[in-house]
Amino acid sequence: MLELNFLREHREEAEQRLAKRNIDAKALLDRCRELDDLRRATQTELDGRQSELNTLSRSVGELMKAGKKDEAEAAKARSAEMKNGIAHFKEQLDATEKALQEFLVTIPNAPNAKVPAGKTPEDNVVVMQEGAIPELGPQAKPHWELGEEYGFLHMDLGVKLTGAGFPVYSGQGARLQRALISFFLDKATEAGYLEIIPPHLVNADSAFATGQLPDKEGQMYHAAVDDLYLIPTAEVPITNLYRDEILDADRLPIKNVGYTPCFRREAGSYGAHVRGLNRVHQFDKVEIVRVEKPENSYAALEGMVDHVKGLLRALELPYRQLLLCGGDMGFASAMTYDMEVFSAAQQRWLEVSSISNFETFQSNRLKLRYRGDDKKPRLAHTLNGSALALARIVAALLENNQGPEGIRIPKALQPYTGFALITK
RNA sequence: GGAGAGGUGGCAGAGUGGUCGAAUGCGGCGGUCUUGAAAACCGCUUUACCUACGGGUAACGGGGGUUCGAAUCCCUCCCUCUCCGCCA
Repeated sequence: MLELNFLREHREEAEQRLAKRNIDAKALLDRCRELDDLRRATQTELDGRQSELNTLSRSVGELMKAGKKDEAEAAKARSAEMKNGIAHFKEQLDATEKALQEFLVTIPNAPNAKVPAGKTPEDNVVVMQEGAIPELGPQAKPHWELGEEYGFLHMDLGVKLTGAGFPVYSGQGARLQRALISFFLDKATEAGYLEIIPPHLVNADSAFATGQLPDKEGQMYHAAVDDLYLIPTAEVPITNLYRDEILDADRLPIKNVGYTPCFRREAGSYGAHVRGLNRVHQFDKVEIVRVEKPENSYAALEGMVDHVKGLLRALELPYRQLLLCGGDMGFASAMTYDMEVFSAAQQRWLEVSSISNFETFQSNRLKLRYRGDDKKPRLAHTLNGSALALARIVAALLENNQGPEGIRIPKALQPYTGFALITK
């Protein structure tokens, strides 16, 4: 949720930045202004009347004490009259605040000045690309065939247990998952991130604060009996660790990392492009989360990108970095880099990481603040990124490294897998 | 799941109808003293919103009610803790 003060006081900037989302920013801001003006006027009126009533009520007590019963009764009568007016303005204030709040949560984050204009993924900017794309030849198999052939990935068993998009791994496949998770966690820890193991279910407050609710309701699995949501990413519980906190400045930056399974309904997405591990309902992910002072947040974003690049290099995967255009960015983000790896048998780029700076968009909902040099609470900036998401990394690893003797495991991973080759 | 207790400021903990946004202690910040530090002493120390920038309004788990007036009384929801049961 954007800050009301920002929309008011930096109207021009807000309008320009929001326009990158290809939305009618002017109309949105006009509506905001209108509601906010009404809210302020109402509050001013209400406060004045409330103040009068408070004075009167106090006088009732004093008159009673002084034994002036008649005067006290008169004051009571007068205050009873005032209450109607107060109730009216109170109602109006509540309604206006509610309307304003409901309106504000529908406005997406304002893209940063560096975000390119554009409407579709076609308009995303390739920032850099690195790593040789393997030449596999026509006999190359997509990962779902490899998984079946080698016997470590069982999409069909997942269907039996749960439904489509819930993969079952076994043997070397299972071990590879665990190896990747450990490898990513170790790398993040080396880079100064604090490991967190959070709950995998969250309440509605948490889901709201990071922006999953109310708009992306259909994305999450909901355990209705207890009204809890299965997390779509560790970002949700880990960022919410700091909900309703005012941190001392010396606690920043906060650098957390967490591994969790991630659950996504992905309603309606079926077909060839989502085969195998390309898009699943449950996958494993190691997520890095940072809380930063505003002046440091963009440097932090670049630092997170560098961290992820290091992981991809270590895994010897060809990858590229995209700067998302205004039309392709997530609702809550001010600037997002996507990292994609090339999966050589499918001949396509797969998104394996999305690294975003949310500026104050999440912290405003979270009420996550820190005390600046002037000791006044200010909203912190939050960031997060996948480092990394497993299922697609596995897909690319399998496809790119297939050979006649088996599937090669990158050197950096071998201490974790305990084998150098996946064999039949 | 059953029975009971309780939710107040960073923490601990008072307050059961009227200057209570809230005693006191601890912690934190500033100062006096000191070569320095400690101790001692003094002062300050929640947040949000509105503002004619003088101030004002709101918040004691959430919501509703009673009352001229609610942290205090009533209703309701949520949460936490203790004991019992079940259990990795």
